Amino acid sequence: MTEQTTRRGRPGYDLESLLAIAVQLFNERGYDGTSMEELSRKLGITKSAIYHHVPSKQELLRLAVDRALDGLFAVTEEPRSLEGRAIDRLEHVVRRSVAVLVERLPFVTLLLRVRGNTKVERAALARRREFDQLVTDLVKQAAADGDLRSDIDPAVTSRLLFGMINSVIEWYRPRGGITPDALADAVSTLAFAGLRVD
Amino acid sequence: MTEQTTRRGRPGYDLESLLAIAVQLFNERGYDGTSMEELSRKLGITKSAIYHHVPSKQELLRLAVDRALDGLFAVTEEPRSLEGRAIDRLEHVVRRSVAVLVERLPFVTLLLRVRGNTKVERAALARRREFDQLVTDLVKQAAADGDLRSDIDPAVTSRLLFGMINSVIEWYRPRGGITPDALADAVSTLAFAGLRVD
DNA sequence: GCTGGCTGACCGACTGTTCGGTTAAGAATG
DNA sequence: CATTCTTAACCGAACAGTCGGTCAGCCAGC
Repeated sequence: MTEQTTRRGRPGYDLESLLAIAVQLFNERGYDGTSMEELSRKLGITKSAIYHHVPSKQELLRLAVDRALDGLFAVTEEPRSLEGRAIDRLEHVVRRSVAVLVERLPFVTLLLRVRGNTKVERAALARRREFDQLVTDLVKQAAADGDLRSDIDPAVTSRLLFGMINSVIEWYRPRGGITPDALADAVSTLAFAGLRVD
Repeated sequence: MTEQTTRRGRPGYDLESLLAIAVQLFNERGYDGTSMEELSRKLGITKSAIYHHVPSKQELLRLAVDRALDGLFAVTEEPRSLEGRAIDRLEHVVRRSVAVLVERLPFVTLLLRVRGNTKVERAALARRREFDQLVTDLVKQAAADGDLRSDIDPAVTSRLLFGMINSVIEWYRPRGGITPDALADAVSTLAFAGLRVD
């Protein structure tokens, strides 16, 4: 897909392919730091042609963050997230969240960088807070069961734990030398067993 | 400090007080999502008055991120970061990084959200990579000493560990119920000893 | 021929910054 | 204490460029 000027012809974008490139650019330059002109250059079509596919820049953002959030919420609805001892459910949610993060990397990346300047962004943040709450509840339950150390507040635990998971967006690359499974293992091991050997 | 319109009189900003408010707003709305007009309204002075204090919007950013980076690099130069067994040095760097993060929260927050669109941003990212490299080297040394578990790649360890530390910017609040020391404890404990009780 | 994907010209609003001018506030003076 | 001076902090107007978006028309591809 070469960037060209003053061209005629149809690259043949659909919403999906256009969205993918938009999200990539939003992640590179920031949503607010990316103009539609810039996106059009990347796409090799004019700015106005973008509006054939989507009604607004915000709609691109909304589509992307919803995709990320849908993936994360789906994790919390899996049977192994719902049944069994809380610590096991928590481990499952951790592993599966890493998997979703990896699988929907561009979308989750964009989601995690949302600020809250517009309605779309604030809606995404609200939905994110819901997810965070589900996870925190699970951590609290595992702590109440006596399966998590009690010297760290469960709310802090939850935040640090998911902070670590979310930080993966900053460096994980699909061909970067670690498989999604190995990554999920590393996260889970670090979190539950710690780094030190005694 | 009230936002007002069409006012005369001198709120009496200096660079420091102006920078503090700018950084706060940059963190709320994103650097690119914050206009100088908006900043001027928050300050209660005109947009052009800002330029008495700083030559450009980018300079505000540069001042802020340098402050964050200076703090972090200072940690790596402390005696306890330089002398002794690698695992102990690592723990010290971890605890002190948390402390710097908390102490310089607005500046570090802004730093961690830099994208790379401008020279200032790219310089900050380059410096950040230097810091990351120092930390990764330390992790590798501790692993080579046999003090860190060997089933997680040291580079991955380093990233997850500092990913977790850096995630604190997203939720830590100075009056939020956890002291900097308790936070450093929590991070260190989670990282080195893990969450599970056996 | 038809449809929908695209273009170029355009819009109003906003962006970061400049520049000549004003003035608030503090210091100095009698 | 009142007045004058000084200067840094501020103002308003303006600038060139950019922003997201609109719309009538063209045309690629089936």
